Amino acid sequence: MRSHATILHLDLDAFFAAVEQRDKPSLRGKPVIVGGLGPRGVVSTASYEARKFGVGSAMPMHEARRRCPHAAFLSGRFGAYRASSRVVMALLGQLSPLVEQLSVDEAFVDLAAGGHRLESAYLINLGEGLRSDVVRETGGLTASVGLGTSKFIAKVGSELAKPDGLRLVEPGTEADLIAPLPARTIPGIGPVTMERLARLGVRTVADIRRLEPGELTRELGRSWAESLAELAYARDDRAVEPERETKSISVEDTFAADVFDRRVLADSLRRDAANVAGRLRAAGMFARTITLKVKYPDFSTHTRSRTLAGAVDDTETIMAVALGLLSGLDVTPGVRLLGVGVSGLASVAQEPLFGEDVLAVGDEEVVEEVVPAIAVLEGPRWSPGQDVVHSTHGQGWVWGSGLGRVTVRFETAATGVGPVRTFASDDPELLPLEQPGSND
DNA sequence: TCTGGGGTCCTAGGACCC
DNA sequence: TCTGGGGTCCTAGGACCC
Repeated sequence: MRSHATILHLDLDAFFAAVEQRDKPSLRGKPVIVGGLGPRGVVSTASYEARKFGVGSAMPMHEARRRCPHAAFLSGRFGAYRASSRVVMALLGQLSPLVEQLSVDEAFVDLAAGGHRLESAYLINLGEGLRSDVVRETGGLTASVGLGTSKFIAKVGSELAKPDGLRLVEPGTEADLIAPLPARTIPGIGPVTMERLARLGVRTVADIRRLEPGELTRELGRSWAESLAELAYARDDRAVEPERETKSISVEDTFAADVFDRRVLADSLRRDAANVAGRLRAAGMFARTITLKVKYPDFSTHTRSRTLAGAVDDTETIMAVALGLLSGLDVTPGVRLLGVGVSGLASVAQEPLFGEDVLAVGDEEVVEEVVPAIAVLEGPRWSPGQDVVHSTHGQGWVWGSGLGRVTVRFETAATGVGPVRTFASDDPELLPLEQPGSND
């Protein structure tokens, strides 16, 4: 454990929803829900106004609609989120060379490695400076900041500070601070582990400390039991690790309705394989292992994988292997989700040894039929929240669409609340706007 | 028309090698 | 004439994180 609170954790508040409210003035102060809008979608992010109605991340969208029917439901603009994320990460990079980005909206910074003074008063000042830089540089997004002697405690700090706050956990006070918090606060304790712990009478972090070491080991296995016992006393010396290399690349699709037709599955797989191969090539990487993932209507998930003699990056090989793996799976129960992933990544192609073949016999001869049901899989041309531009009305966003019409509100972050107009959905004057940072 | 998508890490068994 | 021990690779499943 470090002796000063030099680990900083930053978390952007209700990030996706906040970007939408920044760029769509008519939504400021209102409930905004970003997520999958299809019949099987879930919530990615809810604005704080929507959270008051009990809407939260990972909630099924139909449930969110029931709880907060008057919210704005948007499908998300990931290019815009990435652009703001980059601005924030660049600010963190100015504080220290040791920045570990956990996700698009969250990161750790090792301030000791940045050559800063270590007294708490100085660090609080630095954290507040960072928070105001974030607001200014992103055009109004807020971040919560935690400062502590470890990753775990810095993250607890930002959680307690949320939203739009800062919390420094003074060295020496960590164990007392976390004692009364739910055991779920500890990183690595999810729903399943929490259920197991609950059977041992555990609710809070302090309850974990009271368990016999043997009890914990029996329930969770030795290595996890040991690190959990340490974390329960806030002992955590994990380093901030920048630049972790990518280990796998994958795509998956949940179908709007369960699919029984192998031709539809094969068509989806072809698009997925092309997507994965394209991302591999964009990253200059090659992969040896290809994995197919299937989720059945009962939610059971199965994977089938094959490791090739050489590393590849071409669509054809990945597609052929994935189709071959699919042919070995039963689809008569119907398929809810289908996905393809690659792993065993290398930065050079690995030619198979002489006499070896990358593919085994039989892989090439898979279904070759064109798909009739493609229309079912195609999304609407206009998605709620999407940026558009009209040749006479200027820039705006899709408010809703259907029945051959699309409704647009013409406003941007800079305009204030703008007017709403409706067009034919194939109006040639209306075009999707290229999103900043969407093509990386 | 309950329950996403993109990842990471861990475990466990079997094959295979020395 | 009955059976080791370690290490690595591969496959499959599952928990967890945001």
